Amino acid sequence: MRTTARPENRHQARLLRLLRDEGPRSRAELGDIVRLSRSKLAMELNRLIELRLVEPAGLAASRGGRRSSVVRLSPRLRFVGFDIGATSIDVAVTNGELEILGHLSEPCDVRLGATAVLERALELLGKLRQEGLLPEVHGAGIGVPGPVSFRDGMPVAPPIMPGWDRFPVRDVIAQELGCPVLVDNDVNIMALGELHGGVARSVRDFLLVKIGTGIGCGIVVDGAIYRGVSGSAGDIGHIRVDDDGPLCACGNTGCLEAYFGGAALARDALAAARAGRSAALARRLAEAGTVTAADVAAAASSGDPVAIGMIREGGRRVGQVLAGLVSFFNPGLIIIAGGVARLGHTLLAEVRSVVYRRSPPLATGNLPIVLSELGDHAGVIGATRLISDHVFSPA
Amino acid sequence: MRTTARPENRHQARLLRLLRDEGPRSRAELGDIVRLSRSKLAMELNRLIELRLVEPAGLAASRGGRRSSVVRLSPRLRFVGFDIGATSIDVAVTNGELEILGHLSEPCDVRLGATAVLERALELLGKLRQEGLLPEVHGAGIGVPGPVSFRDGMPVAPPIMPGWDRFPVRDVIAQELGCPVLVDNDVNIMALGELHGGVARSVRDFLLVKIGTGIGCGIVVDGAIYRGVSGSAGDIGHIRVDDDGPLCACGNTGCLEAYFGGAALARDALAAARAGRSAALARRLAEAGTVTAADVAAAASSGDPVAIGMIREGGRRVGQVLAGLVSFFNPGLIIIAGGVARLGHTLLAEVRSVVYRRSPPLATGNLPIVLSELGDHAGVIGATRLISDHVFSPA
DNA sequence: CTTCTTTGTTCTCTCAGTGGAGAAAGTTCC
DNA sequence: GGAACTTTCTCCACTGAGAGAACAAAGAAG
Repeated sequence: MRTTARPENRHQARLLRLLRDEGPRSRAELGDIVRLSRSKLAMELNRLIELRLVEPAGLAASRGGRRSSVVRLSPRLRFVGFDIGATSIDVAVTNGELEILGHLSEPCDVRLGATAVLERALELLGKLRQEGLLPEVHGAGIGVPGPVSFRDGMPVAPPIMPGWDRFPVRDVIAQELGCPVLVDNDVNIMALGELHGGVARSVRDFLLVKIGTGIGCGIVVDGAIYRGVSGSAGDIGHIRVDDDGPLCACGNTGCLEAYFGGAALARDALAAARAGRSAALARRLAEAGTVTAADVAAAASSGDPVAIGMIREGGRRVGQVLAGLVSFFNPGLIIIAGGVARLGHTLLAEVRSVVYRRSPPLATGNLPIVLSELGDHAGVIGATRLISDHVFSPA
Repeated sequence: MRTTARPENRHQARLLRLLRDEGPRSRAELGDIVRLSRSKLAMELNRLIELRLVEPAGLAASRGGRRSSVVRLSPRLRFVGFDIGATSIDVAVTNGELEILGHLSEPCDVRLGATAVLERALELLGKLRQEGLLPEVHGAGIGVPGPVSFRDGMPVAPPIMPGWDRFPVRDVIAQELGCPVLVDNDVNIMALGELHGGVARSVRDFLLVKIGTGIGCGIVVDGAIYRGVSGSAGDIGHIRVDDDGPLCACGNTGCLEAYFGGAALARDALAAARAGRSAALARRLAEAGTVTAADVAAAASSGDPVAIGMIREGGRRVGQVLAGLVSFFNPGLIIIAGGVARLGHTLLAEVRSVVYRRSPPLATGNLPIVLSELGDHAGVIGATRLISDHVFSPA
């Protein structure tokens, strides 16, 4: 497969990102935004058309003079986003504007190992390809549920992903697809997703907290992902919330994740079901032989008081940790995402209550705490945003 | 006073910063570093010499050919750093390389209000001026012990500084000195100090934790201060370390500062002295009628077991908070500074022990936790670094 | 003393980018 | 319908940043 076209300079890169984020625009509008002379602008746009990254899209309605000619990103452009979760795979194909054209999702245990999971992900992409969704792949982004060396494009020392440590995910997929590929933590790509097309569109510094099998936090500083010196920034699941709490898989006691991670929720739910404290959970246990975090979510939605109590308690713990992080980081927004976020306002109310009470007024004065807007799509959209930022930059 | 000269473009700014950080250099060396053609370099250097920001400094020894001509920052250049503490004022005058030429320090209660304190600070600067240390002031940086709106150059809602709220510190001092002035939080300028000439010289992302009257944290991301959306980032003194801890001045219970801030230490020391648990502290109480945090420090240095126990306990609490922040932020270095830091290794050992035990291995694998290298000078040097970064940038 | 090396200076060439002068294509008013 | 005005696009000459060659200056090595 031939190597995909890339912008030749910062002006071309800027124009591509503008067309990606704002959609088709007339040459005159572009000129007003990028502040280039009309001659220079025409030159760069014509070059982008030659490169087949951009194409003319007819004439706009007149605004009192000659009709302006509109350009848009080539409609053949495709980006691919993979969101590898602990228990699922999501694959999406987008156009250049990062609008989802096709999306497949299926359960898959990440513990099957890198080779098996990535093969399955590529099979899903193959289905989308058969639907004719992939005329040209210009790049792919991949999110994985654990620490990533972004530079090397591989997981490092992931706690829940046996067989993935230092597996060259980026290079293997790049080889397979013949296009640029980037790999990042799943929480980071969700944050990028919300930054691109979700609640965080106009915020420069914010946090995205994902509560799922694990608990993690994407950190955005000045519109870019902050990864820390060894790529483990945002790993808040093992922050201590209590001295003498339950034992965590990491070996310490009282970790946030040991209170409110997927495993902890399932553990508490099983106890409640066995003790007969919750009729809804006991019924699930009898039916399915076991209860999971998802059952707690379902029971809570249907009004089960014990399940609601568990969500409240968890929200309080998350709020305690976030209160500290708000004092420290003073973000402009906090987004709650992940499976548990479907619980919505019960959880949100508890988190808000603790954070607004425990953090300094200056930091909470203008701090929205909201649910993810993109939901299940945040990850895959963020993955395409990650790679498109890369592809739409000078080579 | 005429307005001070500023570089005219990014090349000149880069050259000035280089001469500031690396000292005098030959034109040939500068050319190698900034990667400009010799003609362009000569043009910019000559312009800087015309502006009296740079001057020739003779010829270097030959390296096998024509001797190269050395340039240096003008030795008449002066920056002023003010470090307003809760209980003290520090003023320093530096040359262009930010080397301290004169330094005065005196106790001063910040609660006297902005006008009185700043007047006193200017009097101290006047003494240094009388010693002939101020041929030309090119800029002044000011650190104050509370939240600052960096953009507006004034404190906002400071908890311990009555009479300072929204007082236009920057503009008042700029008017007085007739030069560019910037105001920032005292912890931020200490972090800049260590970044410029201390332990953090080669680190891009780090934290500086100051333990004094209050407890605060300077956050450096990619070599620049991170201030958060409302300028209150790093305000870690009121992070909760225990549910049922002592009441804090902020109204909550269990704040870090309520355990280990200056007031908390004095409170515990008084209790220990009254109860007769510590002979050293009881003696101080009898002599002076009261005991302070500084007395605890002195008693601990002289081996008093109760005082040492208090330091250990405090170190443990600080370590608990830092463990969470390390998980979240994954810094490359943590610097402990402030009055209590004089306690050195007792405190450090405790903090290290907790952080290394409670944070993920990936984040602590290569994380030095060290004492401030510049000590009392970190603040004033950081203040001059803050303003010199500003002055040595294109107008 | 000649030759080689390093440094500094002068001059010319290249190239990105600007801004003005048409040309094209439309609207509005009489 | 035509004149006058607008808006947009294209062509072209001009400007300024910067590179690089050529030359001059100053010292080292033989």
